[in-house]
This record gives sequence, C-alpha cells and structure tokens, in this order.
Amino acid sequence: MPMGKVPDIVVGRLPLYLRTLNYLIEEGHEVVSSQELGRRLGISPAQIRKDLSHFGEFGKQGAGYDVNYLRKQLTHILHVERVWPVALVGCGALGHALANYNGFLTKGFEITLIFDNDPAKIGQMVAGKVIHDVADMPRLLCEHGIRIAIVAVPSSAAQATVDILVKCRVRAILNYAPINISVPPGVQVQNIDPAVHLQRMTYYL
Amino acid sequence: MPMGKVPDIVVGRLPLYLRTLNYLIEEGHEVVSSQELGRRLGISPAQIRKDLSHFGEFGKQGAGYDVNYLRKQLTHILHVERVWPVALVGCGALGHALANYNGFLTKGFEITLIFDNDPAKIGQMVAGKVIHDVADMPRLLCEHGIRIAIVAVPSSAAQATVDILVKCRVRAILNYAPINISVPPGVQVQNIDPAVHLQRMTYYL
DNA sequence: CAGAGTATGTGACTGCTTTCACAAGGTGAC
DNA sequence: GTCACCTTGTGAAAGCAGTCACATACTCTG
Ligand SMILES: NC(=O)c1ccc[n+]([C@@H]2O[C@H](COP(=O)([O-])OP(=O)(O)OC[C@H]3O[C@@H](n4cnc5c(N)ncnc54)[C@H](O)[C@@H]3O)[C@@H](O)[C@H]2O)c1
Ligand SMILES: NC(=O)c1ccc[n+]([C@@H]2O[C@H](COP(=O)([O-])OP(=O)(O)OC[C@H]3O[C@@H](n4cnc5c(N)ncnc54)[C@H](O)[C@@H]3O)[C@@H](O)[C@H]2O)c1
Repeated sequence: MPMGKVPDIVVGRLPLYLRTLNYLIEEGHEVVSSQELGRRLGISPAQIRKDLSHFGEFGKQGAGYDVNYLRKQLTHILHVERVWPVALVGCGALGHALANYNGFLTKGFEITLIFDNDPAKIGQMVAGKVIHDVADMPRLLCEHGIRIAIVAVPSSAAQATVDILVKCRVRAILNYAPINISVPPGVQVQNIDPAVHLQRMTYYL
Repeated sequence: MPMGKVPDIVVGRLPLYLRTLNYLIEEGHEVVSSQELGRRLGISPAQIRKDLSHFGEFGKQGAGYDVNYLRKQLTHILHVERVWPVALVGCGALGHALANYNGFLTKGFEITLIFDNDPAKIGQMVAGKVIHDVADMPRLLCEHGIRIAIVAVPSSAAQATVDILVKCRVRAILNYAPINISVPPGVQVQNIDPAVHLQRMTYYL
C-alpha cells in the first residue's frame, strides 16, 4: 500500500492509463475492469493490476475500478492535479504548433512563457503570449518559478539552451531537437524525434 | 553473424545509434569506440556491443568501429538506404510544421502526399505540395505505393483515418493524435503525445 | 439469502534484458 | 619485433519485467 521505489517503466504507463480513463469518462462509463482497460491499450490486464498495485488498492473485487476515483488517484500520483506553467524555447514552425495546442491544459500543463532569439520574432504575439528574448530567460524563468520546459530550437542550439534551463532550476525538459542532450542527475529529459520513430518501423517493412 | 529474431527493444535503439553516427561524421571522426558512443547516448558500452552483435561483427578489436562503415550497415539494417515516400494526413498547425520539416529527407523519408478534409485547405500548396482531399486517399496511396503515413488529425478522426490507411496497404503509422488506435497484426504503430511525455516527468517533480 | 459469476491483488514463476568479465585480436611506441 | 595497452564479441550471471493462477471478496439474480 505505501509506495516504495516504483520502476520507471511502470511510471511511464500511468499517463496512458490516465488518458484512457478520460476517454472512458467522456463516454459515460462509471466503472472499468483491468480487462477492458487492457483491451483498449493493448496491455495485459495482469500488468495493469500489478502496475496500479504499486500505489494502492484502487479497485473493487467483482466490480472493477471506479473510473472517476482511479482518475483522481492517477492525477494525484502524477502530480497533475495542479496546472504546471511551462516554458517553450524556440518559436518556429513546431513551436507555433505547440504554443497553439489546446491539449495541454486538460493534462496539467500550460505554456506561459515563450522564448526565441530571432529579433524579428521577439515582441510578436503567439497564442495570446508575447515572444520573449532568450536573453531574458534566466530572469523570467526564476520569476515564474518554471520547472518544466519544452525545447524546440535547432539541434545546434539545443545543448546550450538546455544548459541555461538547468541553471535556472528547470527540472523537466521535453526535447524536440534530434540530438542527445546531457543534463546533470536529477533533471528529467524526454526526447521526441519523429525520424527515430519512423526508423523503428522501417526495420520491419 | 546471421540475424535471427532481434528483440524490439534492440531495434528501437538502432536509430539512436545511427543518429549519433551522423553527428560523429559531421564532426570529422573516422572511428568510434563503444565507450564513446555510450557516453554520448547515456547507454553502457556493453549494451551497444551486444546490440550490434545481433547483426554482425562491425568493429575492430583494439580500434573500435569505423564510423562510415557502421553507419552504412545500420542504414541498411533499418532499410533507410532508400527514401520512403510518406503520406501526411491532417494539415493543421502540426501538419504544417511536419510538412515543412527538413529533417526527414536525410533520415530516409519524404512527405510526398498531404491530405485534409477541410474544403478551405484542399488545393492549397504546403511545402511545395498540394493538399489533397481525403476522399482521394485510397486512389493516391495506391498509385504512389505508400507504406508509411503520419496521422495528424483530431483524436475523434484518428481511428477512422487509420482504418482507411490500413485498408490501402499502409504498414507503418506515426500517430500524433492523443488516443490509442488499434490496427491489425503486421501494421506498425508509433505514438507521439507530448502530454504523456510531460506527465512521465512530473511524477518525479 | 444462496450460489453462480466476476474481478481484484499478489506470490511464484517464466522469460527477457542488462551487466560482467575475459579471451582474442589489433595498435602504436620504441 | 616486442610489449604495454586498447577494444571487441560473447558466454555466464544477475537483475528486471511480465505472466500465471488463485485466494479473496464483491455483485446480481432469483
Ligand atoms: N518542424 C517539425 O515538424 C519538427 C519535427 C521534429 C523535430 N523538429 C525539431 O524541432 C526544432 C524546431 O523545429 P522547427 O521546424 O520549428 O524549426 P524552425 O527553424 O522553424 O524554428 C526554430 C526556432 O528556434 C529559434 N532559435 C534558434 N536558436 C535559438 C536559440 N539559441 N534560442 C532560442 N531560440 C532559438 C529560431 O529563431 C526559430 O524561431 C528543431 O530542432 C527541429 O529539428 C521539428
Ligand atoms: N499542435 C500540436 O503541437 C500538437 C501536439 C501534439 C499533438 N497534437 C495532435 O495532433 C493532431 C493535430 O493537431 P493540430 O494542432 O494540427 O490540430 P488542427 O486542428 O490544427 O489540425 C487538424 C487538421 O486535421 C484536419 N482534419 C480533421 N478531420 C480530418 C479527417 N477526417 N481527415 C483528414 N483531415 C482531417 C483538419 O481540417 C485540420 O486541418 C491532433 O490530434 C492533436 O491532438 C498536436
């Protein structure tokens, strides 16, 4: 019942469970079994039960899981009952799409600060926010207590950008630049590179 | 030396190795050790050697790996010595960014067909390509022999879109919609959802 | 309220993944 | 050529993750 060290791989599946629960609520379900959840996710029911059992006993035997209750629990476990302010660095094509993306807010995130180093862009408005000069990043990140950032700058600028973010106490970085960045221990990094995902699939073609 | 069944998890790392080799070539390196490669990727040298040993003996004892040779081998293993034509479905904010992204070509991919269902967008040019009506998708996918598609439509339209793609013999799908899609066996799917990646990190904050 | 049906939580087990450690082979200085 | 030093490829071992199967407990029908 009390949660010791939970494997990363288990933590990595929780957001998928949460996402599916939200769809179940939209569809009006009040209760869901590990079997149904597993069917939707392509995961075995046993694995879902074992994953959840790391954090507590959320289900009811003979019935399944109360969808709203489980959603609340996962939201709490993942620390997304609050909305995290997020900084976006690099407001090019991808940055624009991310800034205008309305899928973040309901998942616990809001892009509140946008940065670029292009003088032609600085000062412009995007998604209701002004684009700030990267030179002001240290001050603004501090003032807003930002802990999470999204990096959408060219690869060549990614490591330098990350170094600044880390120095400003950012502790979680979502990196879209197709390059491996290095960070000190205690800083989380997740990488998104569509070419890598595509190449994973062409192996099997 | 001959490659039997290679674990998925190993295949998943090969694109990262390949990406790093490309940077090494840019930097003028001719040879790299598993240690250096591991350092850059945050992976143990032993794991890199074992992964590569599934496919052959590419290194030289006492020296390391010839960067160009290893790159060529991985390019071959992943089937990206050719350039794959890719269809993009959904040309909104994200679709625009992807269509204009110039990082695909050097990795073995080119977006050659773009589809949308918005009459206002159909016929417009994006990144030098015309946006086609989704109604023409079956015919055009067939004519172009498309095997790979990127899905960037709203969640509500994702499963229906995927069903059409699968029926048109697409065998690899990169899905940006934040929903679990189901496909018959033999069809590869990779999902990209930034909110999921962010929630994986907030657990640790 | 009894009994058939259903679903969880979990220890034991199986299988997969990573690390270890070393023989074999290559390098470079002198 | 020799010797000290590297680095690979790989079995063996260790460590992790996923599945199985069942005791337990809830539901629902009649
Ligand atoms: N466009 C895509 O669909 C896509 C897909 C996958 C990955 N990416 C990656 O995402 C990143 C951004 O892609 P994009 O297409 O938006 O490129 P882009 O060139 O349109 O945008 C990059 C932006 O970053 C800004 N920038 C450059 N250096 C900076 C710095 N030091 N500090 C702050 N801002 C800086 C530029 O002014 C520009 O506005 C790149 O690394 C790219 O490889 C893009
Ligand atoms: N914008 C982002 O940064 C971002 C980030 C992550 C995920 N996503 C996801 O990517 C998808 C697209 O996001 P977006 O921001 O580009 O949205 P968008 O609304 O700007 O674009 C969606 C496009 O899909 C088209 N479309 C709708 N139904 C279609 C159908 N049946 N067939 C073909 N085209 C259809 C629309 O006409 C529109 O052009 C969404 O699922 C979104 O959740 C977007």
